[in-house]
Amino acid sequence: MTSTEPALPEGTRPTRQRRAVATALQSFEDFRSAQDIHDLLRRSGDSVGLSTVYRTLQALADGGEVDMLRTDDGEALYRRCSATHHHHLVCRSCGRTVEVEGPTVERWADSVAGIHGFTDVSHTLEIFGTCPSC
Amino acid sequence: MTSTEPALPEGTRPTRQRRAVATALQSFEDFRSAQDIHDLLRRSGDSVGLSTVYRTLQALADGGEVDMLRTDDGEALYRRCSATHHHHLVCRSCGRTVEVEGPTVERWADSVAGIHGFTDVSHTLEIFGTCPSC
DNA sequence: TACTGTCATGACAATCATTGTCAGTAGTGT
DNA sequence: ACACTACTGACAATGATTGTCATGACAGTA
Repeated sequence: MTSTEPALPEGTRPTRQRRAVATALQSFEDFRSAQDIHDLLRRSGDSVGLSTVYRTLQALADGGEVDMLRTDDGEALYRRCSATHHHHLVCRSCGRTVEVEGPTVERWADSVAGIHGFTDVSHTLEIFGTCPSC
Repeated sequence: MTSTEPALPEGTRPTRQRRAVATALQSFEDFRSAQDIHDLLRRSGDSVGLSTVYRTLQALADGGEVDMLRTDDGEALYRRCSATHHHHLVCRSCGRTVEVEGPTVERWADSVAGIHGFTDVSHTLEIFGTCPSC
């Protein structure tokens, strides 16, 4: 695997902590909470303060370097992601995630919004199911 | 307008409180938080306990009588809805919401999930934009 | 190297939506 | 009227997330 680790935002300092969070994001494929990542770091010896983990994840999410989604009970989960616009197919049971693209959907969303006179359109879309191994 | 108010779940008692929540849901078109609805009821004189508001909204949401979505910061918002499967086009500025249907999208989501071997598929989709009046 | 202004960190406290508790209340059927 | 439950609501507890602020690390400069 040759995926690059999430790039730290422009104009910020590449500190040990930020690098540690970015690296940690490389170690899993599913969506994890900020607290999970904080634990992961603590266990791996690269401990980073909880506030810093939150701040870093938020910065990465704002920069489009990681994806964020919310569980049914509103908890935020993060995962590294590719740069292009995409959506997720998530296994309800094991959390395994596949990035999917859908030009059809993009067009549909824009067109529907347009019909109703909405401008500056964006959308969120997640697909859930049970993966083959579950 | 002849919309029916959200039906209370089967096997539950139609108490004053539940009726009050169901009625309150008729009084707005956008998505409101449980706390907003609690305030609304208090102001209208039909005060209902906060726990009860939460419980009732959850029951209605489980029964598909109201739609629930989450704000960026994870807060749950509720709105009465039609019975058929649909998605929302929400104004980022005023919150005005339009229910939209998209057979295309439904098919696409199922098919993409199928290709990856996922079963028991569901999805969430919201479209955001700025409405004509804003 | 020493200096300086600034950004970043992290322990801790605070916030706030949401959920749990449980004694008291109100439907429902007999 | 009675009994049996489900329902309610004041209040406490939870738990993710955010705010605070003294301390530490960086980068550029002289």
